[in-house]
Amino acid sequence: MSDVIDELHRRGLIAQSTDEDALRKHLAEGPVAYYAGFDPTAQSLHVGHLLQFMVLRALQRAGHQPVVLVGGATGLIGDPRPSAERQLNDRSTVAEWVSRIREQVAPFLEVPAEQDGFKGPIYVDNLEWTAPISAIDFLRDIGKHFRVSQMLAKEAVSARLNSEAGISYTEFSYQILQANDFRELFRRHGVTLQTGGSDQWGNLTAGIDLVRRTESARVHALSTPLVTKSDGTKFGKTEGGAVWLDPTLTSPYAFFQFWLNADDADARTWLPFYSERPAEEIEALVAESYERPAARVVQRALAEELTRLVHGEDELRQAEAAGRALFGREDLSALGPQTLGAALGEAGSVTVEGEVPTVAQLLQQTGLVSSLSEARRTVKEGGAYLNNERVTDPEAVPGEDAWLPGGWLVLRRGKRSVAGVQRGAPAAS
RNA sequence: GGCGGGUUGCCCGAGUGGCCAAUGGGAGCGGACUGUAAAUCCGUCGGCUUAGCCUACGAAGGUUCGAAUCCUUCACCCGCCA
Repeated sequence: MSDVIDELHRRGLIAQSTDEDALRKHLAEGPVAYYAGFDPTAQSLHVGHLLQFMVLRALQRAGHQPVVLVGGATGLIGDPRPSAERQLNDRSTVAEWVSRIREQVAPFLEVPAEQDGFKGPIYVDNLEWTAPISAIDFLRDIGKHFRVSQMLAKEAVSARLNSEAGISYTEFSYQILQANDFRELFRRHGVTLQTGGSDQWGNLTAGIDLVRRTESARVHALSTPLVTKSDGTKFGKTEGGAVWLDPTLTSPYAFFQFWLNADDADARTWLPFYSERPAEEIEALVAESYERPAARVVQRALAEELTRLVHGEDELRQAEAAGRALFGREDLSALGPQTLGAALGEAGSVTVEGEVPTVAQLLQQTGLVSSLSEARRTVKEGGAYLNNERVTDPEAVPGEDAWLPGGWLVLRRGKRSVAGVQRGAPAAS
């Protein structure tokens, strides 16, 4: 069993850790049960959550026991954000999100049949033990172990106290609930390690303190660094908003393209985070990216590994093929209807029936632009293409000869945004 | 409680009766260069049935031929004094 802490360090996945020597020793002594929590703050997780899975997976490969917590209770309270108070979501909404996220998490820690040394994950929802606690129990059995001065000192809390927004008692209490989760998992499953993002450090240590005080046990925490971009903008956002893991919110094609379009500097820093290749291979890829930047080997590696991990091998193949078809230099009409249809299906498409709309209307209908004015502007700027040929008249209507095999039109805005238009009745839905 | 200042387009921020859909910067978008990168340069950047029209400068009303600009009331924010 190679030292998993070494691997995590090598990959840059450790921002902070409790006594590292002690943790290393603890992990070496045998399988350790460890957990990470995900709060249901949306119907899907997004790329920002992936890093947590990379850590969970590394520990799992090292033979430890993963426990995945979905925060059905904490999601109802809200982890304090630095900026402002969260809007509370309905209980039913949160319950719905819990089940969706629970489903979504499964593939990341699935145990391959041939890898019988791995331990499959245990799934828990903190609502199970949090909901039954009465206010009296909460204050006597849990609250008594927390010092307000320490709670105030946590960065998440102090930042908010010093801000105009202030903080509600509800969000102030969040750290207590998360600390109680750690204690509960320690009791139920012998969990002795919690991992999370660096913004969770205060919550992680709150749990460690509670377990030490009430269970007289020493438990550990590891936090991952914040993933950043070289241009200072937030990681994981595109024009369309967050990059979701749910294929109905962000198509596998868009997900693949997100990584493929990363800039060189970012891709090089991210590769070790997300790639499970051997260290030598990662170094070789990075070296090659300096030699031949145009090949984008690093971006490609990220896109391939992560699309495979999140969406599976089949979707990866299709996303790749779609990219090749749409960005390749081949004549579009040379592509078979199958390839074309699959590629455009991945990229996004609409169906038109009856009278054929103008190019401007099609641009809007496919969502490539948000208004007709923008469509006209785009055409005027020379940024609209029909079947890879620049369009000059926004009011032009695609002629009979424009339709490609399978009744397709390929509409493109700028260099990267592509959408398909299919003629005729919609495919059976 | 008193006095004063503010609220402008995605963000910052000019504009104090017509030349204002509103200077400038940032973000975004497009083009050129490239590698579906970065940087740079150029263009664009409310909507529509686009030589025109509609909606917009905190909200509502008013003055005026004409208001983001003047007046009244309301809401919120910020200073100074108590």
